[in-house]
Amino acid sequence: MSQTVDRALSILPLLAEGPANLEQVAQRLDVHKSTALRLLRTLHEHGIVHRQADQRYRLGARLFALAQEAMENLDVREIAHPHLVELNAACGHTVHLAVYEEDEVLYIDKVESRYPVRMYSRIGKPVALTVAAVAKLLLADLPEPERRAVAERLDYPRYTSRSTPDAAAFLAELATVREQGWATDLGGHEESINCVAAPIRGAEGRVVAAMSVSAPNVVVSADELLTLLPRVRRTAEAISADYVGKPIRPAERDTP
Amino acid sequence: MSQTVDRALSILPLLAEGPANLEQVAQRLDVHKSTALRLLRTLHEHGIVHRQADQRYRLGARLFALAQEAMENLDVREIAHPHLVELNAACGHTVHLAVYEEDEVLYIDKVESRYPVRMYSRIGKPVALTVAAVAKLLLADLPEPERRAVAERLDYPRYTSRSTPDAAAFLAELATVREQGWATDLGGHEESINCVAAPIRGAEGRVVAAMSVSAPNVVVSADELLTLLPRVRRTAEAISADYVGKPIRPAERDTP
DNA sequence: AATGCCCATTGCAGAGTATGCAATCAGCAT
DNA sequence: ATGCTGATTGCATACTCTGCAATGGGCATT
Repeated sequence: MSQTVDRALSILPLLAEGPANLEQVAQRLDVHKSTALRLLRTLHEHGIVHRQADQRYRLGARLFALAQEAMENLDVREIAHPHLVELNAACGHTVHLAVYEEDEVLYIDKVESRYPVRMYSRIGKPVALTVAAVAKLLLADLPEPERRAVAERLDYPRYTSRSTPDAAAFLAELATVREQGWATDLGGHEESINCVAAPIRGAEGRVVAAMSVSAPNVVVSADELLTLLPRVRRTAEAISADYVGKPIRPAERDTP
Repeated sequence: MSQTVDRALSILPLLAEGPANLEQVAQRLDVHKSTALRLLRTLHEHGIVHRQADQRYRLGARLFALAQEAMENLDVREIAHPHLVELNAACGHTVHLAVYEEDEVLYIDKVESRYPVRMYSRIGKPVALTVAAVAKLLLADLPEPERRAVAERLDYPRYTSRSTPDAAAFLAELATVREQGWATDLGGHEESINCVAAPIRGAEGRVVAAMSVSAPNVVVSADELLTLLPRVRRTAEAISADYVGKPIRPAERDTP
């Protein structure tokens, strides 16, 4: 809609790949160097990009700070956190909280396992949509046409032999998940890691987030992990109750 | 430098505070609503902002993903990580890695303590500049005039009775730190938490990052933590050696 | 030390884009 | 139904951005 801003923003994913110099940026944007320079300067003034010693540009600190601040302000996260901690205290495994947003599912909170062998994941990291238990729950709740559309345009990487192979299988899985109100990922992403997940519902029953417990085979078998399901579901329901109960809207900020 | 981009970027910190509607954004930017709308639309198209059910805007998923990707691509982080893990395995405490960038110090990696009582921190979170051990190391290495300038313009919040009180004290502390090549924070940020930190140096001896080990009093006393100093310094030196040895510059991307 | 190359940077005039206005539309509460 | 609040659109104007070409700075080579 706005050409200038559009161009400026296009620089970001480009720099996310790694540092780049002025000419590289100009070429990738298909604009004159002087144009790219002005855009980069503006981004720089805002701390969004950083200029390193060799004059190349990369993404800047403020971007991290922004992402961080925004994450900390998410209502669900704040409400869910104590419940996640409690669940972790009870079972000891890694607990995740995730939300869906325009074709991406991402972890917004995490409580680390107390066991030495842990699952690798990181807050803010986009989740493997086609296999993750939390992704299934979040996508299963989309309105039918959109769900189908998303399923069609996804890739189905074969992380393991048990990864969801294609759109048809995925839609079928989503139907099941939607029906039963919980989901699992049994070695579909990492051969040796299993997850069980449950949905967190907002006011009108829409799934606003999903939480999961993950553990590697070497710690507990899939069967053992499944025995935690009732507990996970109860936690998710408790969070849902809190969430609809007090949609803490921290006093509308008004402008003087 | 570019008005339009400047305005668009000014929206981000505003939204980081929490969701806002069109009018609020327009007012804060001091532009017409239609202008704000177009800017928000552009940001939206790029996934930088997200529009929630109540039509208000907030920061979007792509922002998190970008911050994440950028972080993962930092050379130092990649090189340092295995060393941090090793140190954590040896001592069990929380290990942090931090860098300085334009008036901010932020954690770019972390290995969690194995003890149940842990320090709160989060990757990407800006660090308390005036007290954190890693911040002291990073700031101590700035060229004299800049170091002074930064010290002067900082605030000196009294987190605890042992927080650095003012610019003079801070500059003195930085001189010491610079001299001795390591730093501590003994209850200067959180009364009950101590840290010891060591610098990671790049090619010309410049401090490019800093790492620290942190532990609460209830786990180990400050004195006990200090016994880890040689080990921390050795780890930092090992990372430095790796870093100058192979400044992995992942093959310049060229544009077709 | 001098030269040449590469890349960043700047001034400027033209072109195109962003802006603000005012009107319209949509949703919600009265 | 009616009136409010807030989002959205079309359009002419003015201003901002753009690309060019020239300048400048840093670095390696001779």
